[in-house]
Amino acid sequence: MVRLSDVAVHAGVSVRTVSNVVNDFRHVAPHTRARVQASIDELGYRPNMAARNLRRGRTGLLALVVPEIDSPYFSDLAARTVRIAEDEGWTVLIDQTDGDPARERRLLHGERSQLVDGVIFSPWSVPAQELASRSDATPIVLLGEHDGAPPVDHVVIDNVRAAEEAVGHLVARGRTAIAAIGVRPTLGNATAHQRLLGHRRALATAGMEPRSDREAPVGSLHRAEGHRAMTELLDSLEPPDAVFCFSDQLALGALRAVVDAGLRVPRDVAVVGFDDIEDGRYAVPRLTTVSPDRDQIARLALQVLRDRLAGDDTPARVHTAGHRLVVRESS
Amino acid sequence: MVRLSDVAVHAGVSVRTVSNVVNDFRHVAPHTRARVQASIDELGYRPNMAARNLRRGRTGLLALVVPEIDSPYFSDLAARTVRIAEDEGWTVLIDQTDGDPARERRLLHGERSQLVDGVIFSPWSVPAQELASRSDATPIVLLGEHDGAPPVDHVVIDNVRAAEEAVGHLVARGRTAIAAIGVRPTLGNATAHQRLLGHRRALATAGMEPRSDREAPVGSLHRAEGHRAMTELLDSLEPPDAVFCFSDQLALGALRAVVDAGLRVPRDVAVVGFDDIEDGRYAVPRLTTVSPDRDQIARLALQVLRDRLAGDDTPARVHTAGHRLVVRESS
DNA sequence: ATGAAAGCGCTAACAG
DNA sequence: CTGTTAGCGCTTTCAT
Repeated sequence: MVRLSDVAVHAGVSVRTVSNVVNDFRHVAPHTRARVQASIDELGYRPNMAARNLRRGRTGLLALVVPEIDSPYFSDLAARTVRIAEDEGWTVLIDQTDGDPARERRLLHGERSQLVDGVIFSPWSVPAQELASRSDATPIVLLGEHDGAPPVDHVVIDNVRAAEEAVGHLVARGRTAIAAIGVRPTLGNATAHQRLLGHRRALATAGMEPRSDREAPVGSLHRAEGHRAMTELLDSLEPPDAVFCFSDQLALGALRAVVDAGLRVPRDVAVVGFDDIEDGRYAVPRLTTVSPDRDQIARLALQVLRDRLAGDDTPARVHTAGHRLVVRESS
Repeated sequence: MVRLSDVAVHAGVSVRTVSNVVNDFRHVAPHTRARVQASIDELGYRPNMAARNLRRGRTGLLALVVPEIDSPYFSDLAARTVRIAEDEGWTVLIDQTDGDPARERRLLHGERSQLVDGVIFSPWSVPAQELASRSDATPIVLLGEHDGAPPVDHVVIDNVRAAEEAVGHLVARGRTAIAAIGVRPTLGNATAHQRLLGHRRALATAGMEPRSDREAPVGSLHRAEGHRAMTELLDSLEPPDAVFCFSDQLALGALRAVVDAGLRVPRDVAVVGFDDIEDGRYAVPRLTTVSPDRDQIARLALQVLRDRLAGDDTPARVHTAGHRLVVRESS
């Protein structure tokens, strides 16, 4: 282990000067700088991050806490966040909770928060009130809506409007029996609820009656649940001629279920998803979906943390990122 | 900020005792422990990780460096690695390089390596020799084969054998014009080459001639490239009746290309992929693929790092994880 | 422009 | 079983 002082001795200067060179400060004579740099290279010096962090009181680390790294939506979001954060000098630490309340709490209140300067948190189970009341000083920004607009920074998309557009599109295509898949009654997270609201609103606008037997709950947002839910809908007395799924994964499962039932998409059943994951673009048929502006989501979240760390103590705000409906073959 | 000494004062004990409680050491009277714990809770004390890391000389962090977090294979591997590492008390920091040589080098030699105790590295561009000659003392384990068996720990699967099994399966199904998609001549990484080798070997075993016009190179492992490569193969004078793709993403792109050409899978063209990503299980038709044992890969990689950190200085070894051919509808 | 030295918060060797 | 204290490597105030 080569220390700063080793470099100083080797270069015949004080540690102060070496530190100045390492941190690229001004007020170092070009000649001195060159000599110090030569010593750094020769000795293979690398700053000890733990010592630097301790001294500076910052780590340069951000945590991105998501339910599942391996769901396409979150892995895509993570990739963008890491990329954008890197450009701003941050390192992102990705954690997964599986939506488990205990793990969400642990990451929220636990030791991890001492390791990072800020947290981008996508909660599933922990209710908004608890999020608002955390004692920790580490800035946090939430992804996704939470009922009651608590005093915590949020980055959201307009889920009600997006769902309304998606279902409105199915109405415009002449569908008259439109189901929804993805209701999640047990979650603290309000996203599914918002999409259900938009679904109902679009039906109402079209003069259609919302029917609870066409609002299918799911235990997860994965393909298997979409498949199961769609199969049940198709087995019902009045099967739907269109379905709006609250995630693309659910939609791809539903798509598969339609095929398994010997029917065709979109001829017999039109399918619309949500998230715009890559799989949907190459599915057979290609999936119509709502595409949230993920780059904007990542950028807004980082912006919030940067501002808070810079001392911004204005009241917490809700930042809304854009979205658009992408119509493809499945509808 | 509540410090260890604040808790000590509050509880009326020394910092040594508080530290003992925090780190769950023995030799603390139950009575004292309870009192200290009460103070910790009351004051909301959280250990300062930077200080702890500096003192201990370890950070408890591992880096998982992959080309793309958002490709299904790597995001799945990342999720497993994080989960398994967590059980062993590690925190995993995920980095992406986009396969870019400069970024791979930066993560390999740069300051990041001072932040973590060990590195799991899945290189694309940096050649094996360079990996072997890095000066850094941080233990590293590579994912994927590299020609020349350099003195660095590896975790691999038997790609030659796996590819041979996949293509052998197509032969057994009676296919006679079997193409390969996924050749990557420019990469330092030998994985694609190994799979090509297995492909050729299976053809040789079946008495078929390998044809370079049926070994399609790609610029990436994504769907779009699979689509493009398959379209070109189908447009050739003697289109194949089967294709072995070096990733499921390529295979799903190829699948789509077959459909776009007005043909059917597997009737006209059988398709086999590699990786066993979830999309493939719900594709239409479901994708036949080679499934690497990802849990074992993650476990072996962590095992290597744990051993190296514990002082194991035996020569670097190659650890081989299992795989199996999963036959589904596409073949 | 450079040097000397304090101290960030914690762990663990040493002492009792 | 508990207390005292040195020092991990770095940044930065103060002095020159």
